[in-house]
Amino acid sequence: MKKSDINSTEIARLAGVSRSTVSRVINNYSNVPAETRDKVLKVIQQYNYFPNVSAQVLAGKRARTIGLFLIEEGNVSGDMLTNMLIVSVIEHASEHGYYVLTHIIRDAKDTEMIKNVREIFFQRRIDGGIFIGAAIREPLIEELIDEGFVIGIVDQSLSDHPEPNRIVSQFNNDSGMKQAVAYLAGLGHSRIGVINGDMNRLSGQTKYEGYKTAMRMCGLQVNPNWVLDGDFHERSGYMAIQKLLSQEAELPTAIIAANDSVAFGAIRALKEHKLRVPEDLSIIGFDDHALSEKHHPALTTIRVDFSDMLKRMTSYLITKIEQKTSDIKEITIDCSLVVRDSCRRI
Amino acid sequence: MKKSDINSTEIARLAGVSRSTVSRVINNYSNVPAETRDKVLKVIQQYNYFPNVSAQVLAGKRARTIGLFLIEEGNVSGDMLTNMLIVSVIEHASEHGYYVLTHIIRDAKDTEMIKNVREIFFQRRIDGGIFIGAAIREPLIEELIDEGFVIGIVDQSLSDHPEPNRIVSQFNNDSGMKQAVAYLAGLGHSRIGVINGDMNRLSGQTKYEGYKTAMRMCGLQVNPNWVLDGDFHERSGYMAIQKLLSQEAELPTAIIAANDSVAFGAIRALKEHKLRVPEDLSIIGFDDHALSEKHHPALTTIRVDFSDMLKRMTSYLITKIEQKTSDIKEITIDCSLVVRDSCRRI
DNA sequence: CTGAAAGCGCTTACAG
DNA sequence: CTGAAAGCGCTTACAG
Repeated sequence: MKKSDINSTEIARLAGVSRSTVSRVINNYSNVPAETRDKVLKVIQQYNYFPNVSAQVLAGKRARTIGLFLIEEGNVSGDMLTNMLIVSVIEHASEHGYYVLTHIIRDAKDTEMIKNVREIFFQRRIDGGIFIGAAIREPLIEELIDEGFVIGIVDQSLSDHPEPNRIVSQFNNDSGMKQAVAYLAGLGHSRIGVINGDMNRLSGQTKYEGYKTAMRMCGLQVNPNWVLDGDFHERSGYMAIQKLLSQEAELPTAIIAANDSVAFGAIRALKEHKLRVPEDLSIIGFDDHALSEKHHPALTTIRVDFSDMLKRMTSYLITKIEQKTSDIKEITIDCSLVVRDSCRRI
Repeated sequence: MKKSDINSTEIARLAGVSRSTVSRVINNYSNVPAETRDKVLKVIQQYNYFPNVSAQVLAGKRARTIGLFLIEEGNVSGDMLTNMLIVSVIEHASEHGYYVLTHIIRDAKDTEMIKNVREIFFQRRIDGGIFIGAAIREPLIEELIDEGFVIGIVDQSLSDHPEPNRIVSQFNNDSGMKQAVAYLAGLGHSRIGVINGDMNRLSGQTKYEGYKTAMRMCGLQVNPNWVLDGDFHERSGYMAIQKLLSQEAELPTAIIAANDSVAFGAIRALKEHKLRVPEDLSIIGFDDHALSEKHHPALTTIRVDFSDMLKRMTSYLITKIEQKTSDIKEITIDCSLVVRDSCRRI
């Protein structure tokens, strides 16, 4: 008989006890004398027995699995940031004895996709889930929360009547933008533009709002020609600069990009037009992507700790799953300016 | 009642049939008349019912989940290659209706770790697993194969008596090395060194063997001073060059690195010593890492299609899980030279 | 074509 | 402290 075919009845027989007792030992019940416990444990060890998880779940235990849902319209494969997010969740879940089922959502509006995700929850494959990359108020997610599933959402704020099973997290983008604008203003810049992120995402909105507020606080004018559309991807930064240079208007002296990828794209476009960074134009990013340090020029940016965020998110999620605590959880992580070579004093 | 609390008894009652019939509809039995099927399906749709997967598995169905085990001693987080591997498996599994439970193994020798992995299989959480980054003949993996679990191993060859539940894949490193050496020889190089990968891994060995064979075929001498140790990580390439330059011996004119990360490290060390690539030394990598194209100088390398490999691995694994076919599967993927700027004619 | 029933491998009140 | 028994929600041979 393969070790993997052993079940609790067999263990009980070999240890000379009932299945109830085997179960009590496995689940660490206090009312089992040390002697009995040891005897059972020895057989379990010897036969390499692990209780069938489906049977355990069916009998009322938790699956000890959480879902990680990455909403990425483009190709996820290329980005090392994504990898860090996945690994963060897996490793921190593992510390709590949980496993992670990762799922990629190419299109959050696709009915087939929605059905798929719903299935994972309703089938009881997972005890809860974390969503990354969701738009503000995604119907699918709202439905899952209504159903009572424990859900963590990255880059989201709490609603007015927050449900006890909703956990949200975001960076303090407002503060990040203030640091960026203040830094540029300190270098003598007053013509500061911005390339926005995806405005369907909370961070897209809060970053833009933060930019406007910070400009006002520094007594600077926002020039509508310098507010450029983007979507957090490299290509959108490239396109934004193309558009900026094609319009005959005056150029800004500095631009803040919604994230580092966008900044990379912007710099690529500037290079093609023989504009140097920072000599002709200062650029500041957001995230502190792993590549930013190695970039030419090394990118000045607002650092953000994704790993810490995911760690806390994962930890809160599991706590909520296990204790069913009803205290609301909202995670906000601070950002900090990292000065490198992509901005100059004027 | 929450939708998520509905079960097959409830569906049966609402549709006016027995649970047996509900189950037959769900499992697409042919002996259910269209009318009955539609009636049941309508109720299932309406109540958003999904069968409890634990109950299904316990009753004998598959979990439709595969495990993905990444063995990485260092920090996985940084690498975009890892991300591509994870995403490849998830997406291809998804096409077959399978889910992926990803697990990171920091130390394949740690007993706690081993117990953890074993647990995932023995608990019947997954129907099979894929291992990436394993050493040649990892005891844990061999045990799992002995137990009858369906296992796919990347960078591994078939044993002499291959079990029907073992699937292996590797790149044609021999051919890759031949292309690299032949290309350099064609540029006039005869003093060609190598920085090896991890010799505990199959690819570490086959690459080195391929190098030696190719040198012989080109009528070139292997100078032991130019055979440098490494481990596939960037730092080892850096260290290898440091060591090479510290010894008073003659330098090679070209070096082949076990992979692109190693090549990056080597170039970094050369730069620190004011040696230019390719003017002073030609470097050729392996993998065609996403960063190689953007590197300065753009890296000449041997391209390898990880995505294709994982796609086929995932697909074979699932086929084997479902059909229990016993035909042996061994995947070998070809490599191709990509010429960029890191090698010069001499 | 369809239902009643056994069985999958656990957990946990219940009774002693 | 411990065992017998019910129950978790399915699937599937069996009988009709």
